[in-house]
Order: sequence, then structure tokens, then C-alpha cells
Amino acid sequence: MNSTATPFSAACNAFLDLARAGCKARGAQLTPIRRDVLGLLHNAENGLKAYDLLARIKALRANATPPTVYRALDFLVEQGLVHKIERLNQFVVCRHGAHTFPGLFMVCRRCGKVSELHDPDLMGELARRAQAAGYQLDCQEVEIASICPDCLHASPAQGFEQMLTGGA
Amino acid sequence: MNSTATPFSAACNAFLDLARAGCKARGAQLTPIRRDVLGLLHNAENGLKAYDLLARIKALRANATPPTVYRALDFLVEQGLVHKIERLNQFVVCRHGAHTFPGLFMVCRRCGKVSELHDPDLMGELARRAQAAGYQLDCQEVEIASICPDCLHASPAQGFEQMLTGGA
DNA sequence: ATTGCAATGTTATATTATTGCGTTTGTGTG
DNA sequence: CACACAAACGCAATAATATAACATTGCAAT
Ligand SMILES: [Zn+2]
Ligand SMILES: [Zn+2]
Ligand SMILES: [Zn+2]
Ligand SMILES: [Zn+2]
Repeated sequence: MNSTATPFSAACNAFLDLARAGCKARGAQLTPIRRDVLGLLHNAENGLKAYDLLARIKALRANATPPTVYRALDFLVEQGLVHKIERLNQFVVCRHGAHTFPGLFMVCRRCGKVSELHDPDLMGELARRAQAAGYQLDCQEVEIASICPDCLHASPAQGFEQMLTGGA
Repeated sequence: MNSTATPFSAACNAFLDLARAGCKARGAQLTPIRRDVLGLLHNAENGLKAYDLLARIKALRANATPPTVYRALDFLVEQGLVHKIERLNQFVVCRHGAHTFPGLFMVCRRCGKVSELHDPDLMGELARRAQAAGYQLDCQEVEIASICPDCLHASPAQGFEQMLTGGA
């Protein structure tokens, strides 16, 4: 077997092994600490804050401190394995494998849930328009505040955004 | 004359009076504290952090505390007069007047400068695609990490984003 | 063995933001 | 005017998020 003895499910270990291979291919190493942090994020359904993660990692490594988790997170974000949602100070695992265009992170204003959508066409258009204005994109995440389908179904408030979708 | 005795330039006071009128029209009031905070942001070229702002507002109001400035900022952001740049914890005045679609905030990874671009077509397309996925946009700011024209000119590093603009 | 380097351990502190509660201020009502 | 009500503000404390600084470890190349 290929996995280490971390307390994760088989599916999670498979994901972690794949991530490790990706890191290796990029000349980086997914150390045990980093692997544990990534595993915890993979297990979490909805993303975690740094100090939540710290509390959980302390169950595995009693001597963990803030730098322990922030360093691991910095690494994982650099490697594109994890995304940081700035407006929530929250970290979510990327479930799309490596991608070369920014993910579209729909952040629900009501319930806080985050979904990573991918739209290469739209992101390509964004990159072109940015470039036309003299900017070069260097972006892995685009956060979009919105109302998620569930919350919308619960109470479909009328926002100013309707104007944008009405045509014209 | 219409302006209060705040220590701002004539141009700034004109801006503030306009903002006050806008608030009034929306049933809100631009109180003296809020006016001062907005004026300070208007004077600042590059956006300010809350505690920088606090230091400046203390020059005008010695008893100001964090809630003083955070409350004013919450109000100004709600009114669409100020934008919060989440990844920098920074606040920038909106120099585009009221807008009904999200501004595109180009945040330079190298120098930290922020530019508010407007692209109604692109934002409309974003809103349509979000809606097609079941989401309703409720978004005033879209932050885009990028390299600004100045920094790009200084050293035009090759990023993965090139792939996006090359066609295909 | 020595040096160099990446990762980690450890302590402390910096930065950003909010809570709670009491007071003031403005506004309308009887 | 007396009263009630709500919005804004003053103030003290503290919560939540993130980084600095420096020591230590482990491994690999010389
Ligand atoms: Zn992703
Ligand atoms: Zn929701
Ligand atoms: Zn704006
Ligand atoms: Zn720049």
C-alpha cells in the first residue's frame, strides 16, 4: 500500500496520494503536516477557518500552533490544492484537480456556503479584457457574492442584480 | 454655501455634498462622522485600512475608537459609497457614482494598487451564467489579482494566465 | 565534519474586527 | 410638554485572524 498511517478514509487517502504525486511533479513535497491539513480540509464539507483547523489538527498533533497551520495553508494554496475565500477568511479544498484558469467561487450571502464553479470561456474573456486594459491576470480565485439556489428557493428576494440579467 | 466646516478641499466637499444628497434620497443620513470618514477616503489615493483611518480620524475627533470607524465604514459600504477590498482589508472610495453592476477591482500582486474598472457587458455575462447555474448575483465588488501595467512594464513576468489569452 | 537548506517548534506579538452596554440625539405622538 | 421609540454614538473590553522572530531539527551535498 501507498498511504501513510493518517486517520483518513480510503477515498481521502487516495486523494492525498494524488496530491502528493502532483506536488512531487512540481518539485515540492507534501509533508505529513501538510498532508494532515489537506486531509482535514478534504473531509470538511464547507471549508474551515484557520483556527478551526488548528483545533482539529491539535487532535492529531498536540503541539500545533498558529504558524503550523498557516504555513501548511500557504503551501497548499501555492500548490493550488486549496483556495482561500478572502471574504470569509476560510479555506476550501479544490475538488477540480489542477486548473489553469481561476475558479468562480459563489459565496452565499445568506448561508455562507461556497461553491467552486468553472467557466473557462468567461474567465478567458475576463483575461482578455483585463489585458486590453493593460493588466495581466494572476488569479486563482474569483469570489462572487450571491444567493445560492437553496436560499433563493427558500425566499427569492428581488435584488438589483435582476437588471443585469434582463437583457439590454 | 452648502458645505459643513469639515477640513476638506472644495472639490472634496462637493463630492461629499453629492454623497449626502444620495444618502438622503435613499432615506439614510450622512452624519458628520460618516462624512469625515468618507472625506478621508476620498483624499487618500490608494485606499486605507481601518486602523489607518482610525489614526487619521483621531486627528479630527480625539475620542474615536475602532467601532467609530467600523460603523461608519459599514454604513458607507452599504450605501455603495465605499468598497471593501477583502484581500487587503482595505477600503476605497467609489469614484464612479452609484453603479448597479459590480466593479472590477484589479489588485496588483506586486505593488498592491487597486483600480476600479467597469465592464457592464462582462458583468452582465457573469450574472447570466451565474443565474444559469441557479445563483442570483448580489455583488458590488469582484476582486481580480493581477499585475498592474506599471509593474508589468517594470518586469513582465510570464504567468500561467498567458494560456488564457492566447486564443484556443 | 561541515555546510546549506527546507521544514518545523516555540514564544510572543501584531493586526483586524466585534460585543455589550449605557448614553445621547433626533423624531414623532398624545 | 411628557413620553416612547429608534438610530447613532461613546467607551471598555475582548475576540478573531495573522505574522514576526529566532531556535532547532533532519537530511543531503561537499
Ligand atoms: Zn480549484
Ligand atoms: Zn445560501
Ligand atoms: Zn464603485
Ligand atoms: Zn503594480
